[in-house]
Amino acid sequence: MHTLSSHPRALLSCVRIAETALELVDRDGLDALSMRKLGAELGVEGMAIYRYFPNKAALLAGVVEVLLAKLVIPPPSDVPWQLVFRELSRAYRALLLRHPHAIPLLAALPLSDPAAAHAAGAVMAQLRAAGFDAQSALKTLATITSYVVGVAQWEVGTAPFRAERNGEPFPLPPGADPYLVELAPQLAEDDCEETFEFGLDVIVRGLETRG
Amino acid sequence: MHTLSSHPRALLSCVRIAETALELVDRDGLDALSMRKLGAELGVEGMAIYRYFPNKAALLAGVVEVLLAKLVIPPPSDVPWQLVFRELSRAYRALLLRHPHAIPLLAALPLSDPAAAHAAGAVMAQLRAAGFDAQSALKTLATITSYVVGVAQWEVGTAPFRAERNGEPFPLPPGADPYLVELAPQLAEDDCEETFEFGLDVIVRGLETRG
DNA sequence: CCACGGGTGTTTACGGTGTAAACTACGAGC
DNA sequence: GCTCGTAGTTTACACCGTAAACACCCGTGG
Repeated sequence: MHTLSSHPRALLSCVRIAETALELVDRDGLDALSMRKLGAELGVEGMAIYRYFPNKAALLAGVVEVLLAKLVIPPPSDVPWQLVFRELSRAYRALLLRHPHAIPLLAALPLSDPAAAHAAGAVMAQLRAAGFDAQSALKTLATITSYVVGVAQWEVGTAPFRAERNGEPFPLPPGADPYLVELAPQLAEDDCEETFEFGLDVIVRGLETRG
Repeated sequence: MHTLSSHPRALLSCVRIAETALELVDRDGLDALSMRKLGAELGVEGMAIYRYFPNKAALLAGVVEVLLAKLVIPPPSDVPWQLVFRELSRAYRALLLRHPHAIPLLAALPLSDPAAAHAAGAVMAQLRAAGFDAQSALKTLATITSYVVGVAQWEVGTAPFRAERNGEPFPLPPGADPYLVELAPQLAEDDCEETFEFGLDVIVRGLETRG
């Protein structure tokens, strides 16, 4: 995200650019985000953005920062950790589903990204306070983020395949695999929320029986 | 993947193109794959590829097909399902780690992709044979693929952050978050294989206590 | 044997991309 | 009022995906 311009006459700012970029991604998809289109959306020439971000990767990192800022991670408390854990997982999932086109940005998130590192640190602080040692806390964090992001990707990826209104027979490609036709009705009926909670239960129970 | 050319004089073929594309992705990364470079690698002009794939998306689907073909999913047997489940998970993980740059291709995989649908069907057949009803089999499949893909992405994404040789203090960016410095030594020590097996155990135990 | 037709790879071209470099315009400080 | 730093513009370049027209070459039918 870099630095904020302290000059009041500036039309642009890192946050405004990144937020508009996110809007554009949400509206038209990740591939549709280009410097020129973003510039146009901001009422400015595309090149102007380079005064605020050195390149597109930095811009995308800025978008990630905007996204992760929407995740409020409470400080450690004496609420049972299972509850906090479930709520954090659901909050992250909700964030991803609110920005489905941005999921790939958050999926490959390296910890060299400061926003990611900060969020990771905050969650680990929660877990450490609940009695997890540092090693387990990290493993647990890796497990749950992997699961949440993975499910969101699956959900979004299979969404066009799911019926618009639940429970329709939905169209199969003509040369469909026999395996697939057997699988098809389940896909139409499948409730993603329920699937997510299923896996979340599994993980929480697994963690409980560990330590 | 489309159709195979039956013409013997053809230099190109769908499989050869897709396999070379995968090599290129493995070597130089996903973004470095362009039609022209791929053509050059094949000793041919880039446009020639369009005789075999209608567009780049189809080419990438071909790469996915090549990748998934490496996954042999055995037919149902009377081996305990937990064992099969673990081995399938490990095999998928191994495939992903062997082609880290291709992970995004497999992460967003919609089931409209025939290769994905076929693999999904084969795994579900395994689970169904082990006594899972169709609905649970699908949920279980979603859970485990989400987890495996997510962990692989985490691992690859944090890899540049991990020390080359295990257990070094490794470089932190100068303005590092206080949360992060606390987290840093764990990151250096973390064993991904162990983390993966940890989550896999959790999931298997969770599934056992369910059904 | 020869002409043909179709499949294979090439050439050219177009609009879009990220971004480097030079440029213009304006607002604040001496 | 001159200067200087900054915001935004303009121009330019290499590269991208891909549409269209083209050249070639081989198996086949006459």
